[in-house]
Amino acid sequence: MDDVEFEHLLRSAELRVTRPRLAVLRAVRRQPHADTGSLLAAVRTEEPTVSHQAVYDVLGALTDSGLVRRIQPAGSVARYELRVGDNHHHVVCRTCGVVADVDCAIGVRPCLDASDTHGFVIDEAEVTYWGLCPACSTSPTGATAAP
Amino acid sequence: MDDVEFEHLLRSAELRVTRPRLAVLRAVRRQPHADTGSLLAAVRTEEPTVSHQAVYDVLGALTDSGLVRRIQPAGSVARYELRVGDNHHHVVCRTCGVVADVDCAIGVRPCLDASDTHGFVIDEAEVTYWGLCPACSTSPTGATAAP
DNA sequence: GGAAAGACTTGACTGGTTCAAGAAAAGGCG
DNA sequence: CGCCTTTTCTTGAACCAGTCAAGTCTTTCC
Repeated sequence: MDDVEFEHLLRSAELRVTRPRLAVLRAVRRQPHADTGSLLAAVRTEEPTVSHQAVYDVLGALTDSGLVRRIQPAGSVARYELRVGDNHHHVVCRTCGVVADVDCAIGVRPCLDASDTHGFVIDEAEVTYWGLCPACSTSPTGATAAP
Repeated sequence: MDDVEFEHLLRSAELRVTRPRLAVLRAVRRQPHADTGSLLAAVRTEEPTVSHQAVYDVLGALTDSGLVRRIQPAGSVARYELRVGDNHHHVVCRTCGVVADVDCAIGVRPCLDASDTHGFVIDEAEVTYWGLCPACSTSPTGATAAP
């Protein structure tokens, strides 16, 4: 997925094509599951003048239009990934907080059929797996500090 | 579940029995899925001198020892419920943020078998359903403001 | 090329949560 | 029962991701 494709993505979402937006998209592609701070740093390596606020605005706009997906495991700040349209979920390491993608074994829309929804109209079932990443499960103290 | 039972719970977790802790447990029982601010207010109706920090400390201690469960849907502050030991999940209203309990139809530990866990050692699968609560799905503007 | 709508910069601010130091009280023991 | 140790609570300040607001710049359309 190159810049031309990102341009098409933005236009198809009726969003203007700007340098900050392209830089954010490249950053999210380069660093899946990164938080806003990391993405800001990544963006500034190519566009040093982009502001803090711009990255928040861009990520908000991209999330609202479905080009990017925001995930936010309990105890973590917001993280972002390029939306690929599939139905995947996430594993989160309890020690270092690292996130990885997981396809659910049960089906395309796992667990969407809750037994009693109390009258709620449900449109999504989000699954988060919790555990230890390979590094933290072998090292007794954990591999790295939580982010 | 009365105060005597709460006392036993605390002692079995090797926690000292204090007025603030009993008040927090009563507040969580009275208001399931309440956030820390609401619980602080609820606690102060019976124990007006309990500090802000004490409620955070108590909720942390109760969560660490498994007497209380902390949930934190994306975009929400931390919420708490009395742990009942079962395997239940939550529906969250996208408009007003209200939370309700849901039993998963698929089984006791739904979706725990992910297809490829990337070497993670998984100990929990958390399911969050997203949608609209009965009030917000009928009212076009939503029933109440998000908390 | 010019106008209008949208996007970005700057700078201040909010609010949930945490940190730190000292005072208070719970529980064990003689 | 009353002392001692440990845990817990109070007080007060600080932190930081995220948001708000006002003004400037840029993209896009004509």
